[in-house]
Amino acid sequence: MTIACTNCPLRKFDIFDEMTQDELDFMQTFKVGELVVEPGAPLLMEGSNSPQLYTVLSGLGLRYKLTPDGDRQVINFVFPGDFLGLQAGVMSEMGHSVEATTRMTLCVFDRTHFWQVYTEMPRRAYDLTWLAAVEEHFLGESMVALGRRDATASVAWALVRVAQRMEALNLVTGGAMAFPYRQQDLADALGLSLVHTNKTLARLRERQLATWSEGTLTVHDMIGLAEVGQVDIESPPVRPLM
Amino acid sequence: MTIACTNCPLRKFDIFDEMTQDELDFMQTFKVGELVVEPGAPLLMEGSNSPQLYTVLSGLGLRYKLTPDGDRQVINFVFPGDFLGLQAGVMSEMGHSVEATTRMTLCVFDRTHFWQVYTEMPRRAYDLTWLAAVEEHFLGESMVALGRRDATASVAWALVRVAQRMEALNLVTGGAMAFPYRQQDLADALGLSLVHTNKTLARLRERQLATWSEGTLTVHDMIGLAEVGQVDIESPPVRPLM
DNA sequence: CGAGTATTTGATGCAGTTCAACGCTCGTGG
DNA sequence: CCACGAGCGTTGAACTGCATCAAATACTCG
Repeated sequence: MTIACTNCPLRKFDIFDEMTQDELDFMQTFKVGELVVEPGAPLLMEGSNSPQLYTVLSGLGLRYKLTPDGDRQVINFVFPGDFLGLQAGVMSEMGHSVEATTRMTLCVFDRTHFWQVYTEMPRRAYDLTWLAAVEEHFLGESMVALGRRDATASVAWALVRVAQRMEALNLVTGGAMAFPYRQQDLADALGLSLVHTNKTLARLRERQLATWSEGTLTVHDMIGLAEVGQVDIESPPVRPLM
Repeated sequence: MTIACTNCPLRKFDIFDEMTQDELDFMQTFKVGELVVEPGAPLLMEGSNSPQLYTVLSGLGLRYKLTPDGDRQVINFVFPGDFLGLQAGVMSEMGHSVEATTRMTLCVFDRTHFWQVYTEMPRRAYDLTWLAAVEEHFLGESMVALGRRDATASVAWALVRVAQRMEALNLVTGGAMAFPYRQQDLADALGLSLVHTNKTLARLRERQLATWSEGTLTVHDMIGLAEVGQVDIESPPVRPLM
């Protein structure tokens, strides 16, 4: 027995748009089921044309691209509420791969009905565009981190963004949150080497800004960290939930 | 007197999706007019909420973000056929600024009718999502260039992508095309310093791969250039024209 | 207990930044 | 008509942030 959209555990968070009963019912007709995957499981592959689209109900993942010579660029971290597979839905090819980092629960939609959203529920179609636009917005910010910030600022930026998103999902307790990635993942996200990422994290720790060890990230001084990372302190925008 | 959508000079290029007469008529009802701007003119500002959306009819521009300390990250180059302002249309804030590099002619749409696209012409709404998704796709690729490639590969990648887009617009003659940006623009797009960009371009020139001087880019050896830049040689995907 | 994975730390080298200077072109004003 | 300055491209030299190499520690798990 799967969760009805009406009872979706994510709906209670302020970060997600309200939905009318009509919209909930409509989404329900799309929902094929739920999928639970183990850490490391591939969800979507770059270049593939997945028949399924997902909304993350719980757990964390990674979006990434591999280069011909084996390097990996992490595009971003995947959080609950994220919608996966939009690129495959609209173009018919993913521009990146997605894999689970922790165990994840996913709400599964059938891609063959994708077009119906546009013909039958314009409001939801608008939301899909919105999601793509937010992603574009975020990647623009990431490009600034990669292209124009030094390692310290870059790492600080990433940690702030993560903390903000976690906060919006109520996953932060007294500055601490589960962040079960490897340092290599962060390094690959910021275009840094593992070694330098490690040393940069150590410096942020010494400066009493943030500590990340054993899968737990603790932000000791959000103001200071945001300053180092040149980030505005603001909660993430309210976003649609598919 | 403005150009009717039916006679839009861009439609003849294979890179753009076919449109039905219905769609053309519909777009026509949106079109407010045409705008001609001079080089350097700002078109959209980061953080602003533009009342207008544009399709580029001719000319070239730049999307970019500025950092608090005055650095600039160029997000990408703007070509004819590009749709500007989608982020402002759907969220209500641009994530980056856009300015004209050459004189540009723009087809102007009124943002207040944006929502009508979703209620009245689902096919076009779908195209909007498509545009946002392609942009996301491209930015993912850019992140690989910034994060995981050295300067030589990065520059080669950018030149190949530019050449491919120019080719699709029939703006290439015997490997040569107008490319009226400054080296600083390319440097800001790739997260490199001006000096190093200059030296990297010089090396690509010596290697007989590509020459860019006096506003003209000439690709001497596309195969070789694509190899250095680790790019697949393929024409850009067919895209919707708004 | 040994193999595999992740974090940490030190040492060395280089790709790319920064600084500085020069040449060219073009527009402007005296 | 020439002088001057601004913008852009080019080149050399010195410096440095980060990558790379190497190795030790700590865990987990079969």
